[in-house]
Amino acid sequence: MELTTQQEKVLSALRKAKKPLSAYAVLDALRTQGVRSPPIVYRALEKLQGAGLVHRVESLGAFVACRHTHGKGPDGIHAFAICSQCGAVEELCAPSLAKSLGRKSGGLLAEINHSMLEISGLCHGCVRGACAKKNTKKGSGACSQ
Amino acid sequence: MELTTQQEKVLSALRKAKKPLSAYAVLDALRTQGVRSPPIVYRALEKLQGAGLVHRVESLGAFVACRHTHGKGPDGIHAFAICSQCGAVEELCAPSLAKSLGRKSGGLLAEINHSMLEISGLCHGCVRGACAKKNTKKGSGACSQ
DNA sequence: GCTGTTATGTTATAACGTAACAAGATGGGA
DNA sequence: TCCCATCTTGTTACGTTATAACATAACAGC
Ligand SMILES: [Zn+2]
Ligand SMILES: [Zn+2]
Ligand SMILES: [Zn+2]
Ligand SMILES: [Zn+2]
Repeated sequence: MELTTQQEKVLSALRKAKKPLSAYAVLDALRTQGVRSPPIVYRALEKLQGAGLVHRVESLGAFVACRHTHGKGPDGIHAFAICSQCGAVEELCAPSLAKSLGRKSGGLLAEINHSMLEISGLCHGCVRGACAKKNTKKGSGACSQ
Repeated sequence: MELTTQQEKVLSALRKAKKPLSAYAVLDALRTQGVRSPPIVYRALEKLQGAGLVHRVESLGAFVACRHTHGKGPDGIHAFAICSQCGAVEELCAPSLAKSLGRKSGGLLAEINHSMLEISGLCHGCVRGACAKKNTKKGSGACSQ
C-alpha cells in the first residue's frame, strides 16, 4: 500500500516508540511536524490498521506498529501480552489460535472479521522489582523485562 | 459477595439490557432511581467486575452482566463474539483456551492476571439482512440472530 | 474550463473515565 | 457522651479518547 505523508508520520512515530502510544501521544509527538488536530491522527491510524501495519491494543486504548507480517486476511488474530505494571507489550504470533476460533465463536457469528487476544499480567522484570512503574505520559521508557 | 444498593442497581440494569451498555448508558438508565453521576456507576462496575459478575467488552468500551459462573480465579479468560453490525454479543465459554495461554504469553509475562478474547464479525441475522442496524443509543434492541 | 474523488485541515463537541473533595455513616476508645 | 479514625457515598470538575461537521486543497479525467 502507498502511504500518504500523514500516514508515514504516524507510522514512524509508532515505530520509534517502545510502547503503545495513545492517539493523543502520537499527536503530541508530531506537533513539531505540523500535525495539529486529532482527526488527522485518527484517520491515519484507521488506514494503517486497515493495512495491518498498526494495531490497537484495546485494553489500553493505545496503538502499536506491527513488527510482523500478517496474512492481512480477515481471519488473522492479533494477540498481545501486556504487563499491567510497567506497560511493556509484546505482540504474539498465534496463528494456530485463529483456526480454532471458528468453532469457538459459538452460535452467534456467521463470519469472522477480526479477532483479538490480550493477556495481561506482570512481566519478569516487574516480578523481580526491576521495572520502572508505568509511565503515564508519552515518554517511551519501557521495560527491559 | 454482598452487593450494595448501587451495585444492585447497576447489575440489574446490565441484566435487563440485551446488549452491552456503556457506563453512561447505565447512568441514563438509572437516573430515575437517583443515580446521578459517573463515579457511582464506575465504582459499582469496578466491584462487580472484581466479583466476576460483570465484564468489560474492551473493543466496545461497554459492559455486560455475566451469565456464567466463572471460577473467579485469576486465570479465567473472558471471551466474546461480537457482531460488528447489529451489536449482538455472546459470551463464550473457553476454559481450554486459558490453559494454553501460559505458553502463548511468550517471553514477556511471568504471571497472568487476566485474559480477554474478542472475536468480531457478522452474525447470521446480519448476513441474511434480517437484523436492525446497530442501535447507537441505549435502546436494548438486539439481534434475534 | 468543469467534475468527481481523495487527502487535508479546522472547529467544536460527544463519549468515556477519574481525581479530588465534601458529607454522612459507623464504630471504637478516652 | 464526645472525639476521632475510617469507610462509604455523593458531587464537582477535570482529563482523556474519539468523532461529527464543515471547509479546503490537490489531482485525474474529460
Ligand atoms: Zn501484527
Ligand atoms: Zn513490567
Ligand atoms: Zn463471564
Ligand atoms: Zn448482527
